[in-house]
Amino acid sequence: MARTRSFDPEQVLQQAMMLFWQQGFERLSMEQLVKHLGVNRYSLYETFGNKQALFELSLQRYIAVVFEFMQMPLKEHKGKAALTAFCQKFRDQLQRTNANNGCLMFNSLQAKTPMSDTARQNLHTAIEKQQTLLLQRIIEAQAANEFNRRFEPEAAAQFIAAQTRLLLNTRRDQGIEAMTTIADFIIADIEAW
Amino acid sequence: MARTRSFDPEQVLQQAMMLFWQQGFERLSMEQLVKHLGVNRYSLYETFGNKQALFELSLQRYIAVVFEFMQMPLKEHKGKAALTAFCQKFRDQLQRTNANNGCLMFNSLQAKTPMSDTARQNLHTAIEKQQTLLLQRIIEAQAANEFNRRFEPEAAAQFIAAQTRLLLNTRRDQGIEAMTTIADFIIADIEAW
DNA sequence: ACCTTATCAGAATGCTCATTCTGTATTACA
DNA sequence: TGTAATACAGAATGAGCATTCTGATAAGGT
Repeated sequence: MARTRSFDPEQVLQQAMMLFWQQGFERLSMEQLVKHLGVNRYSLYETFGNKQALFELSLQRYIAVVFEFMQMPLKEHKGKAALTAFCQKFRDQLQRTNANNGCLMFNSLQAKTPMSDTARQNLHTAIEKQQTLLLQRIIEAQAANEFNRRFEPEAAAQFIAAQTRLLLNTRRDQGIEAMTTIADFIIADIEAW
Repeated sequence: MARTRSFDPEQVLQQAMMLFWQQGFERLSMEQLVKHLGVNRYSLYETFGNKQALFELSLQRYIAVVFEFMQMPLKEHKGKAALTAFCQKFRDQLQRTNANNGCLMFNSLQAKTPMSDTARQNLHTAIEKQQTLLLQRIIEAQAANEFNRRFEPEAAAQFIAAQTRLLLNTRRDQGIEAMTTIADFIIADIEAW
């Protein structure tokens, strides 16, 4: 019947996500999106709605792909092994080239990016799910006497989550060595308990 | 000869700093500045240059007033006492009402706010000065056997500086209790050594 | 080959913003 | 008291942005 789309929406969304990750919602203009995605301006609006909708889809994809990937260790292991593997993964990711953008999720919260209520809800439930996972692993580790029992599990979970946020949000120009050192501190702390 | 200024540039600058601190460079418009400062638009340009110049002056004032104030403990004490007093001060500041804006300096770096080379230079020297102070106090504390000697002083200084940044940059809506708990973790860590 | 429908390129719209301009009001000093 | 210089209020300018429109182009299905 009609002309077929010359681009794959999934691929375009992936690239849009990377651009939003690198530049943030405000800094990234539709001009740049059109230019870098290689897709016609009007086609973008037809396919995704508008800039905010495209951002929210990117955020959703980030949560499903990047954020979930980062906490696989918490699902694959139990107790202290899960915690150290989790921190180790953050430490390793810092060495990668595209890891100097911080976290799209926390960056967007900090920048107060405009978001629909449902998008904001998804964001917070994802964060809470991570917190719950951490909590479970800490409780396991304490039960196995692999983790200092004097700390409240909730506080310790918040502490570790905050540390990972710190690692992600610290820019490379502040010294990548510093960041891996911090990761080592945390790992050493967990190991020491 | 001529009409006198009806406002005090110092007071206006102080208020501008607070506004930039609350909202950031991009979000804060000249419209808002004119409205909240109660000063004529053209008078602002006459007195301070333009928006970026006004921001840089605000940043300079922040460094001189707020940032310096926060590290007084590092200058007034020595060794471990300085470190715990420093962390304690951050912990106390978190309880205050206006402490939920993060740090103007690190927020601006993160948001990639446009800045002249000299402004950026001032920012970095201020940060380095803090780092140096921390380093000196850690070296003293290690010499007095008040601080775990197995840690490299530079790494430990970077660690503590990163923690304070984390405390300041974590928004109140993520739970103030969580943040004070984290501060307590750090203090307990230093105390334990 | 033809028609339907989608894509495309670029111009047009309307908004917000920083900055500048214009004319008026005000005040210190001679 | 008059005058020169400055503050002031509000309009005007021009750039950048998201979004929409227009007319042309392209490709499937019949």
